[in-house]
Amino acid sequence: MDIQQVARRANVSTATVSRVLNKSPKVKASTLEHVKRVIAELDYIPNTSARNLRRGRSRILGLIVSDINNPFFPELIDNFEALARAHAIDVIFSHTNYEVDRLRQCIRRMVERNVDGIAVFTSEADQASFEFARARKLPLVLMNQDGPRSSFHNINVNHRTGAIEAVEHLYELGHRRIGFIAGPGQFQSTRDRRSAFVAAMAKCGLAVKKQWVVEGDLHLQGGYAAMLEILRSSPCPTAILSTNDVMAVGALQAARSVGLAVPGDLSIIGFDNLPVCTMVTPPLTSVDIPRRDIAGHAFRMLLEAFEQLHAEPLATPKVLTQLVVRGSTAPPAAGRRK
Amino acid sequence: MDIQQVARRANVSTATVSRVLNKSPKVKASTLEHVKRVIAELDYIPNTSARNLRRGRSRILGLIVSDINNPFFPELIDNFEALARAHAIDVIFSHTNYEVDRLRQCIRRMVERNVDGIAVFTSEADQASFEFARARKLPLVLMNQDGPRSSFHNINVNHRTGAIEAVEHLYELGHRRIGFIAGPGQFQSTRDRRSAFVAAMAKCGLAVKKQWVVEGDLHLQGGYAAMLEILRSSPCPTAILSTNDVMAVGALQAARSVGLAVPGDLSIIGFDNLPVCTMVTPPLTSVDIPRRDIAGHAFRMLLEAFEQLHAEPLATPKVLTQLVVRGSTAPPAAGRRK
DNA sequence: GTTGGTTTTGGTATCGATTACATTATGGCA
DNA sequence: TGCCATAATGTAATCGATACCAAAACCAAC
Repeated sequence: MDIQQVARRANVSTATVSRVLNKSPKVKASTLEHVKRVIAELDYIPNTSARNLRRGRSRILGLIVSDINNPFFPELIDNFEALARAHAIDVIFSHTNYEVDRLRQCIRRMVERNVDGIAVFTSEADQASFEFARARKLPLVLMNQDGPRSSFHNINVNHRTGAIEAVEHLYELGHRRIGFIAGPGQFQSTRDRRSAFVAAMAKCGLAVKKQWVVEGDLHLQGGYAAMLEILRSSPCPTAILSTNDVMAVGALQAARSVGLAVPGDLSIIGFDNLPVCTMVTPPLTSVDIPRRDIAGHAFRMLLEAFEQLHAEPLATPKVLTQLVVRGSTAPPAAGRRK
Repeated sequence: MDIQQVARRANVSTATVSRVLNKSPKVKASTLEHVKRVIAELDYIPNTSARNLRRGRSRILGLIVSDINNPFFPELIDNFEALARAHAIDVIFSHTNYEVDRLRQCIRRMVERNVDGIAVFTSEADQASFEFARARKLPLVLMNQDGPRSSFHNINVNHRTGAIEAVEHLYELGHRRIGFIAGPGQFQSTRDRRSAFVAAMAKCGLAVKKQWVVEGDLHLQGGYAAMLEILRSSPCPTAILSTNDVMAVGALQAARSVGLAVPGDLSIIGFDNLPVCTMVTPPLTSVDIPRRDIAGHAFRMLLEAFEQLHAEPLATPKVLTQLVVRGSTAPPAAGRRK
């Protein structure tokens, strides 16, 4: 079933059928109708490989994330894909499991597939893989990866605004001793959040104590362990900010395991604002990362890039994070000053 | 950058380069080496559109789920994609948002992309879309969609084994009054779970009371509302089985909101065994659906189908569900008989 | 009934890789 | 050395759709 059969059946040339398929304006209304009917009759679907080969474009975008099991990503993927669908673009999706080698493989495979652009939402980054894409003039959108890679399209997620709101919120509740559960240093995103915390503390005139900043593995266990370690210090912090929600939940469980009430004895704030925030008890106060906006920007940038509306790199969109207050924060036990 | 340039640079014909690319055994070792080096030098990547056009296959599989935001799916997707990667196959991914029309669109788009097969993990199903695929001899794997569609490959997930374990577990703890939070009737999966519950109750010789079976929308709110409604009955059940974990968490919150302790006053069991089970307090006892196995079967079936190892439909694999006991179940308050 | 201009349609080279078939190189042995 | 079988390589048709260019159809005006 190919375009020739349709052409034969409709008594026109393949060129005319092609014009109908591509909604070319210069087809007589009657032929248009007729050809359309034949196409429907035969249930004909054009061969995308042939089309792509000829056109040099694929109408496929690549989407790479670190870890699909991380509940941060589904909403982002969802939104990206919805936009793509609306533009009749397909999405090839892959994840790296936080490994740099896999990122390289992913990009390579997507290049083989002739994708029209790639959005890379990974915490780890690899200059070489990016160069590989650049050499092929393939549009690439990254997240918070400026600096040496600034020639790629970049989406700037400002973790500071949310971190500042979080620390100010705690400060206003009366907290002065605030700890932080950090993430592994090799990830850009966790580094960003750590420095956002430091900046926020500075802004409120609070000191960052080394023994109150402990690294976790981003999973439940890591948060649990980190919390226990922080609680071994003396004096203890009265509030904790966590690099992500999952570890915040771990921290919550750890606090409870040693008999501390949340938020009575300890306030906890997470990062990400995942659905799980409303499922735990107490519901978790968290810094929201606007995933829909991020997906939207990424898609729009790729679309514009490969439609060549802009030869120049687009302006870097800035996305602000924002505190969502729920039940895991309250005045510290000692003095309910506010 | 195409195969001709490589051929020219290596002083061989395109046929030879192609043979090298496809690991054909009849290339002299020295030429093989040489051509490989040139390919590496030029950073040449073959054009997949051309290759697919010629070969008539795409090495792309389609994967359709209802809702990527439903935490049931990520692990399944993850596993499917990992297997695909291992076989150098790409995955185009899409979701239907539970809408039948979108399912049809998804399948159509995937056919246009020349996918070699599609795995459909949706709760809703649409005969017409499936026929569309069948007419093109496109392998399709469905989940629990036998009966009239039995000519497609099907994976049979047995919800009964898990439901029976769940009800028996409650029975042994001493529960006799057991309620059920059902899901919307239009989904195959929720119907399956409901009838599994009924069967399990029968097996234990327990009656299913109408007022203890209430339908929820599969979301947190739905579970919350359904639980409140069930609690309005008198006498109340002492234990609840929920169609999914998310509603079970809603039920947990509802119980707590009216002053009931879980598991002290009310035992709760969910379905799915999502990560969130370990995050809530108390951790949720749940029926595990082996998502890895499902993904594995689906992938294997598609692979075998499109490699034509089997002209005949493959045997329908059966996947058993299993209870995972955690902290949300305990003997009923009245009599701790066990 | 021409002519000239505008629509509409058709013929065909082309995209880049694969592969059947043709051709040339290689090596073993008399 | 010469011949033949076999291994290695090359030539060119092919996959299905697109788009350039040319041809044909159409129409209006003289």
